[in-house]
Amino acid sequence: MVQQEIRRGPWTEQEDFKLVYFVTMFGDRRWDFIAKVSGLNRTGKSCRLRWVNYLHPDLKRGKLTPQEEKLVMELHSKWGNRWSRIARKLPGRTDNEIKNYWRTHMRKKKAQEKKRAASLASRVSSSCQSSLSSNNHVVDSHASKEAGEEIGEKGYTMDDIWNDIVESEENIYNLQPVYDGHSEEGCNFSCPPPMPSPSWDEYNSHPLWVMDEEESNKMLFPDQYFPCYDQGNAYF
DNA sequence: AAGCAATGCAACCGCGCAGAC
DNA sequence: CGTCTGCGCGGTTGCATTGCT
Repeated sequence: MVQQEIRRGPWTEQEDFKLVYFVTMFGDRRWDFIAKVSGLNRTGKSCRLRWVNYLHPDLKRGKLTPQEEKLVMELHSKWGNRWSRIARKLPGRTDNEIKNYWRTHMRKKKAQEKKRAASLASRVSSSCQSSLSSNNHVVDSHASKEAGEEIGEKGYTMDDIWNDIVESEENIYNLQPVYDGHSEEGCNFSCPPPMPSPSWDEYNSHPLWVMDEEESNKMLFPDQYFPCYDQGNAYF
């Protein structure tokens, strides 16, 4: 078989949808396996990252609250750049998010210090100038864009995707995921409760969920395609 | 209105660790 | 005990968006 080229770069809604589906089916552990069977042509690493940092249902969206910011400060002073460790103390926040926040924070701080130093120097050099400049004001209030609330131009949010899945509960297709919600120590959120796999018809009609016949057969009859999949139960 | 700089954030990379064999 | 494989972590990059001149 010809090895398909590994996809990189931004994820599409369809890829997200697929990933959510397969993680719901197999759990958020075997990333290489999920990467393979989902036909995403992504690495397991990439799948994991996308799930952990963006698709996980327990993730909070938007800016850190002042309380969270304070906690990050405290924990960072205690632990340094142990982002994952810090993230565990902030439910719904990821290490990546906190890391990005910290970088931004440090950048602002540095800019602030630079300004301060510059204004100090100018005051020293021109002692006659007594005007106390208000340069110290930090430009830190950004008209906050709704961080990550919307995916793509159509504004199809992850919540929408999850709603789609949850709504399809009525059409329970009798696959029981073996995965029962791992929540390892060291993960700041737990895996969502096993969701009933939606019927294929449900997805077939969904514009995001279009794939070729073989792929759809794989999903409907996984035991025929994946030796590790036995009567609706995956074993590894 | 246009161009440029700053900012925010998703995604990738490389390394190290742990478990399986 | 050494090797291999998969995963997690921290650092970094690149791009899109926003703000400023």
